[in-house]
Amino acid sequence: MKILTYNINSVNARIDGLLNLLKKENPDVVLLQEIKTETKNFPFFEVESLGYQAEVLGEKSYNGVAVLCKHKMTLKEKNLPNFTDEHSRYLEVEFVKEQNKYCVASLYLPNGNSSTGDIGNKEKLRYKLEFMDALYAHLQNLKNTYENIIIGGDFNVILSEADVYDTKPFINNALYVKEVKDKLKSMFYLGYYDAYRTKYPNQIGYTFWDYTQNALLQDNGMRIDYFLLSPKLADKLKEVSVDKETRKSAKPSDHAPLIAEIEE
DNA sequence: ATGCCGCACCACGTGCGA
Repeated sequence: MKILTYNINSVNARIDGLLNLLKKENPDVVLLQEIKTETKNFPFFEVESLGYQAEVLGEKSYNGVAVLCKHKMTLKEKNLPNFTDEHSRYLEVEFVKEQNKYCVASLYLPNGNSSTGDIGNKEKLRYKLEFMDALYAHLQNLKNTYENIIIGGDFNVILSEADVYDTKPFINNALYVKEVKDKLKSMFYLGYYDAYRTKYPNQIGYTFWDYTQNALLQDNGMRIDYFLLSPKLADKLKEVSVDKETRKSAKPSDHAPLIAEIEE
C-alpha cells in the first residue's frame, strides 16, 4: 500500500503537477494540505479521471485538506472531534484494502507564529497548542478503535536539530519551541511512530524549503511533514522517502511530497 | 528590521505562510 502526503500550497495552482505526480507514483492514497480552495472549486473531475475518489474539507483562500483514494472510502471526521476550529485542518477516512481496514487522516497543524514571524504575543501559539491537545486526545481514542492508523500531513513542528538546517533562527519560533516539540513527542509516547525516523534514525529528511533566500539551492530545509503510524503499520513499513524532484520541478509548492510504502 | 517568494482575492495592494 502506497500513501503520499503533500502540502500542495493551492491545489488549483498546481493541478497539472499533481496529476503528473499521481501518474508517476500511482499511490493508493493521497493526503493533501493547504489546498487553498473552497470544496466546490476542488478539481474533482481531474482526480477522478485518474481513478481517485476525493473527500475534501475546503475553505476560502487558506488552509483546507483533502484525501484522494483509489479504494472505496468512508468519511469519518471533518475537523478534530471536541475542538471548534474556524479553519479546515483535519479530515479522516476509513477504507479496506486486501482485507485490512485502514484509518487515514490528512492533517494541517497550525503554524503558531504571529505576524512578527515568531511566537510574538503567543495568541497563535496558544491555538496551536490547543489544537495539539485535541489531536492528542483523538489519537488516544483512535488506537482503541483501529489497528491500522496513518496520520499524515504538515505538522509544522521541527523535532530536533537534525531536522533543520540551522536552529538559531528558530529559537523563538513556534515550529521549534519546547512546548510544541514536547506535545508531538507525547503523541509518540501514546504509541505512534514517526515513519521517517523509524526507518532512518540519522538521515536528513527535509520536506520543506522556503521559496526565498535560495533555500533549495543551499539545502536550507526543514522536516515538518510526517507520517505517524500505529505500531502494526510501523512494523510493516517498507520504505519512506521525500520526493525532492517534485520540489525542484517548475512552479513547485514550498513543500515536497512524502511517500510511504506499507506491506499488505 | 524587513523583505526576500508565491498563493488567493473585497485584486495593481494586502494577508498569510514557515
